[in-house]
Amino acid sequence: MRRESDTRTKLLQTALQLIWESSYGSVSVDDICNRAGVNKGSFYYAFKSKAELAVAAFEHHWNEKRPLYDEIFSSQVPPLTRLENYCDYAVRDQLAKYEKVGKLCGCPFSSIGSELSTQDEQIRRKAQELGERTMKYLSTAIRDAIAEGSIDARDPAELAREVFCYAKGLIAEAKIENNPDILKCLKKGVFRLAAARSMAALS
Amino acid sequence: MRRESDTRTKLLQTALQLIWESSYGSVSVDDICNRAGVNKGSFYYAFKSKAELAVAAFEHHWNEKRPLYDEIFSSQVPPLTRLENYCDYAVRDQLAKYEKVGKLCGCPFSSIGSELSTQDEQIRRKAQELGERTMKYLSTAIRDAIAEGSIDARDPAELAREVFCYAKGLIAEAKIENNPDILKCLKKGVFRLAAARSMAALS
DNA sequence: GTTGCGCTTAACCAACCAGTCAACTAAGCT
DNA sequence: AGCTTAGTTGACTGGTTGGTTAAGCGCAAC
Repeated sequence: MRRESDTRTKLLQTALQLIWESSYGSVSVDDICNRAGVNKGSFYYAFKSKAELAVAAFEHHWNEKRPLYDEIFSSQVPPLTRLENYCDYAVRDQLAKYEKVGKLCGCPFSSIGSELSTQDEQIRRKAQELGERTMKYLSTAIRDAIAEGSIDARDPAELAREVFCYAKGLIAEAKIENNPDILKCLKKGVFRLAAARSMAALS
Repeated sequence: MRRESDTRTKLLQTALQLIWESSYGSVSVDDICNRAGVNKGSFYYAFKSKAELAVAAFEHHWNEKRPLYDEIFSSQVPPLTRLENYCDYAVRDQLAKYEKVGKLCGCPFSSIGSELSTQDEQIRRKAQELGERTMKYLSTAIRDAIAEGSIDARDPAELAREVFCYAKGLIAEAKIENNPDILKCLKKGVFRLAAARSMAALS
């Protein structure tokens, strides 16, 4: 390797950005190449197909965010605070993108997953996998909350899925209404679902 | 008018079906025409554009379902039963499609809304409108439930949005995981959110 | 200094895309 | 019968699509 090829990275980032801001179907390989300043040939040297690029971009984006998630969901943080920080981060992330792009773009994993999971098994599987990773963080936090008595629930994994789906659904709705205000009730709904004993009033 | 033109209707139904089963971006006007047995020219005689067809197909599908929604959310039905029947219907609808197509297709309004609301303002607006109509049903049911004392909440519209988003998110997740079992906790989550005093245990 | 190789370049392809159009058909009206 | 007009037909356009390819570049090892 003569250079450790930033081509690949540039393509991953550009792809995620463009697809996040519009959709997989409406972004072409040419669009991605042009924006990334990379030639078509290099694209297909780095990736087998457009779909493979999408999968890799998913994974790449997750890996970039992972340290932050690890911090948010650290065992050092009280479990309800983890949930709260997670909600706050999700909202902040959406608002940042909203101000940069002028549109509410939603969660890229969820949008692309929704768009393509009936068509491309590869992408479906990756979207599922990333969802499961997030639910793992949530499960652990909820389990810890139950242990300390601040949440009363039988099945932490199930509650985690409910919380996760609610969050995804709300963010998707905010995207559809293109209205950041909707994000305001993310935390409220999460804590209502979790039926948290304390801190629910606070949010 | 020489025949009351079933062309338009055939296009509306075919479009919704194809787009529901894959996505807006992956279904071409030719696909829709071929499947509907209609010529390209007739398509563009009936609709100005592909996007306009999609919007009309949304509206058409809603109108077809409306009598059923009116029945489910009838004031003659106890409010919590309305919510329950709504959940049951949503699940039944998904399972029916699943068995027909072999894939979990999700909610068409939500999928297409997610896919296109950053690109096509026309479609975004229609997706938003249809969501608001559904939330209207939910708001009324929740308001009635509060009135009879079976739900305790301050803001019925807000709770309706939370329920709606949760349902949409769960169905989207079921699509992404392509797993009908996930739908099982729809009712449970809805009633947990609503913190219903009775009937919550039952589901 | 030349050979080997990771990577880039730009031209190229067939299939496909949304959308157009002039010619045509047949039902309704007088 | 003859005219009008709503609706149909399918060939066509020009641009775009995802993907290919042969030639070339420049660094590293020998």
